[in-house]
Amino acid sequence: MNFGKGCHLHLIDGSAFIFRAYHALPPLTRKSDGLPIGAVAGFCNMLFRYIEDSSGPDAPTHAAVIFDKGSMTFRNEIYDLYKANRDAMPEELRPQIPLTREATRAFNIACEEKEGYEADDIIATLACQAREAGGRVTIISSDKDLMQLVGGGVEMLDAMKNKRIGTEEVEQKFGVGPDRVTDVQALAGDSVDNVPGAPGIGIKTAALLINEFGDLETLLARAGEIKQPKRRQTLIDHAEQIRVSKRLVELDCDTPLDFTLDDLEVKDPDPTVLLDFLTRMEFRTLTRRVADQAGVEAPAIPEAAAPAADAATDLPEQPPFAPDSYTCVTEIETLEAWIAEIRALGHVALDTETTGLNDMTADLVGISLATAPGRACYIPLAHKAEGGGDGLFADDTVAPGQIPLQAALDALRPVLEDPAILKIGQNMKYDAKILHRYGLRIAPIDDTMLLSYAMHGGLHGHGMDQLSERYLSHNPIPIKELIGSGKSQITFDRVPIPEATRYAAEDADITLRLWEQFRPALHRARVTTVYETLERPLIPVLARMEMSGVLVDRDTLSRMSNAFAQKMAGLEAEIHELAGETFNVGSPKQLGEILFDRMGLPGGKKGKTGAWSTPADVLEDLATEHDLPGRVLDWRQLSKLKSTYTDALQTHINPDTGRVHTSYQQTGANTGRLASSDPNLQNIPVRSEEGRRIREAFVAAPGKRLLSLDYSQIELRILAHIAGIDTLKTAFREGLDIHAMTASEMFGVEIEGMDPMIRRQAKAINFGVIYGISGFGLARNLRIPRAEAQGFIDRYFERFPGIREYMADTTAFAKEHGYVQTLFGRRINTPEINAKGPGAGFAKRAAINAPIQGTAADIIRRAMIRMEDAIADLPATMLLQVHDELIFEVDEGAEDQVIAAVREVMEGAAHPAVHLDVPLVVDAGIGANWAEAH
DNA sequence: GTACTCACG
DNA sequence: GACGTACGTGAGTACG
Repeated sequence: MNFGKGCHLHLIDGSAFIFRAYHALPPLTRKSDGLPIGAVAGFCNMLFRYIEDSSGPDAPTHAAVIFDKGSMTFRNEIYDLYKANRDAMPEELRPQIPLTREATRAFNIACEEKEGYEADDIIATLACQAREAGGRVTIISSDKDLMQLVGGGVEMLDAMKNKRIGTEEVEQKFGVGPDRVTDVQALAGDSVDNVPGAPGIGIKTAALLINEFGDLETLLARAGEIKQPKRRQTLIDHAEQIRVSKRLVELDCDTPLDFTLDDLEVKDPDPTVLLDFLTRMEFRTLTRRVADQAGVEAPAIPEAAAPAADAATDLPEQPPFAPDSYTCVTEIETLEAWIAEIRALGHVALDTETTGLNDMTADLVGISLATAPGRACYIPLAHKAEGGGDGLFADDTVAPGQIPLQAALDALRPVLEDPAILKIGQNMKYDAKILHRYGLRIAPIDDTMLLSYAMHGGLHGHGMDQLSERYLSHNPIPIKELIGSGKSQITFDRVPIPEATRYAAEDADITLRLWEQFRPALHRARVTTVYETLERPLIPVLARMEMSGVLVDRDTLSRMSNAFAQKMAGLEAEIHELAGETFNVGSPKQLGEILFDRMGLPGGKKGKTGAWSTPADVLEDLATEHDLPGRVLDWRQLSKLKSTYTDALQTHINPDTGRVHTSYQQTGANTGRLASSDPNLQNIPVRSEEGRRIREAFVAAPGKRLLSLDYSQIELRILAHIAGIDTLKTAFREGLDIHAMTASEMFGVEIEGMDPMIRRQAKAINFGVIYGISGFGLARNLRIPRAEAQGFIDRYFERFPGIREYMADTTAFAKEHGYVQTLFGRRINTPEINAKGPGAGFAKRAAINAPIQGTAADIIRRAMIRMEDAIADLPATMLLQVHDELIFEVDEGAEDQVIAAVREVMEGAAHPAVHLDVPLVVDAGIGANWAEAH
């Protein structure tokens, strides 16, 4: 039926339904897997009741449920703070959103949304169209923002109170008719949507003014005539802000839609489809009611076999580990049977076996799969024949009884690349990179290591052996039993296939069992959002960065290395001369004996092994007494640069790519930071002039340039936000020199012409605060007496009492809950926080630092995850991350464009989940090498 | 394998 | 009142 006169359109505000349902119901979870489902349950109940209620003579001929989509709309372009004070969506609600769309379709009601538009705009557009076509409209919502639409055949219905809202009710609420509602809203503003309005003016006053002057523009034009002086001034001062507010509250009746009213015709639900959905959700009561109504038998919902468990003790009976029960897949037909099983199941645990630990060079040897606890197989693909010997004279013929590698991969490809089949692994970045080299783009993936990290960060490590022991009470077969260790170690392709099967299939089995336990526990630990937004999407980003690698110039390193060696030899001779004997300069023990035992210099301390300790700060103090310690310090610096950087880096240049491919550990740091290894590219020297030159060896490929963009003072900014320090926030907003500002606040000196020494001290305090400051630590850092340092700290806290409160609040929270949190909900467990003894201080400072360092880490993770899309059309590649810095390789000529795009992503990375009170500022540099770019 | 030292944010 | 401390990492070398 074409929409027209006599037709009646119902428009349901879907998002309002969801939030009502979410808040109205306790946190229900689906029995079988613990998925939070309360909002979906409430939503379905509301839809069901709505359908029941809306039958009869006034029944709608057309209906649709309208949803919001995307958190950024055109209103954010008008006013960037629009809805900025909204809390982030609760993490247990997030996974339910797509299910509410599915529910709507299951009820056979049209389900509409549009990226970049609010549901209100779509509702407005449809209501206008229906009105023009001569039909009637009922908007099922009580949202006051929709009241401007009322009139001319458009009504609202508050489904909860079952109350109709017509022109009269709108006038009651706003004191004006629907056509002037936006004028009143523009003046009164709205704290919920963060519409500014005119300060000090509420709905009452606004209505008064509009009724007096007729409309908003007339009012603003004639504001000078208002009698009350304060009110008059407010309107004159804030005219522009009021006009912006008006644009924010006005709904868009011209939303471009790719459907028409005719598409929204009411249809009866198909009982089969609806019941299928409801049983999948395990809604028992609703399933029965729907079945009764349709006159069919209610489908059975299996009683939950596996009550979701928190601890191993609650786990359902698990089959024991039986290594001999695993299948070794040697025929393509057997493999096809496993593939069919995986398809039916929808997920699979998977593990790859390779010839080494380096995923850039190791070759695939076999793949193991698991579909249920105790049910796993191993597919050997590249095992070498037995008895062929090893080492130099190894026999490289392949072992018999293996499916040809390419045939196996071709068979697996449709499963591994199927977006509907979840691939579960432990440290999947490794497996994904290996399979990538064989042309497989494995997705989507879930990772037990990251699940553990999101839940248990700070409690223990997240290696498979550790997790298996802790959560499955099972010690896996050690890899050493198969490949040995040390010099006689062999590669996995030389392990006999039966043994390899026991080991490899067990790994997949363990991974699957861990996943079955961790997945539902994630919701209960309230870290689903952390896992889904900060962990899982980062895997492919890191994988691509690692595979890109960075170009390192071997000749530059080699030349530097030679220069360092020469200088060191000279220093070594001088040191021996000064010492009067030759000894190993690199041995702190021998050096300590010379300095403290033989020469009798003061200040020596012994470590726990009884050997002398000779760290740099002690040698610096001694340098005033004798020439030798200074020479040793110079030697040490060169030795470090040579061994760790100029020499070791060369060995990491990949012969195939000519580039250096680091590996990022996503679970490397408890705070959420990444760690880099093999080689560590997050500690390349920069602080000393000599060390910084190492960065000259990190170069852009011909025709390209390196870009470096880093967050300025991100941790201090976060501290200012979290602790709510207004002075600091203002200083950051005004772009002041924050350390000079601190010094000025503390010591009462002018920022202009400040003694650099004073600023340096303030800077040390600012850093100390982030670390959980102590008099001792600050004293040592600044080399001042402890009492003086304590005096600084006291004065600092006096000036910034909010910081002391933050520290006290954070430790109290940690003591009560056993964890602390970042602004994005990342949890850092603090098991030692209630310990007694020296560990207590450590744990306390770590707890103070973790939310700050962790929030910064979350922010750059968010930036990295969004970066790929942001620069997809630009000739740029993201190569490295160094905690607050990202390095890119860019085609010459595109630098400015890329910087603009990257900066926008980085500076806005906290949005929309968190709205910081301080701006994030990103500095950028360009160069032929990293030294120039930084 | 552990301790020490030092490179980075 | 004493004690021991800056937060988070990875890597190379010496040494038992």
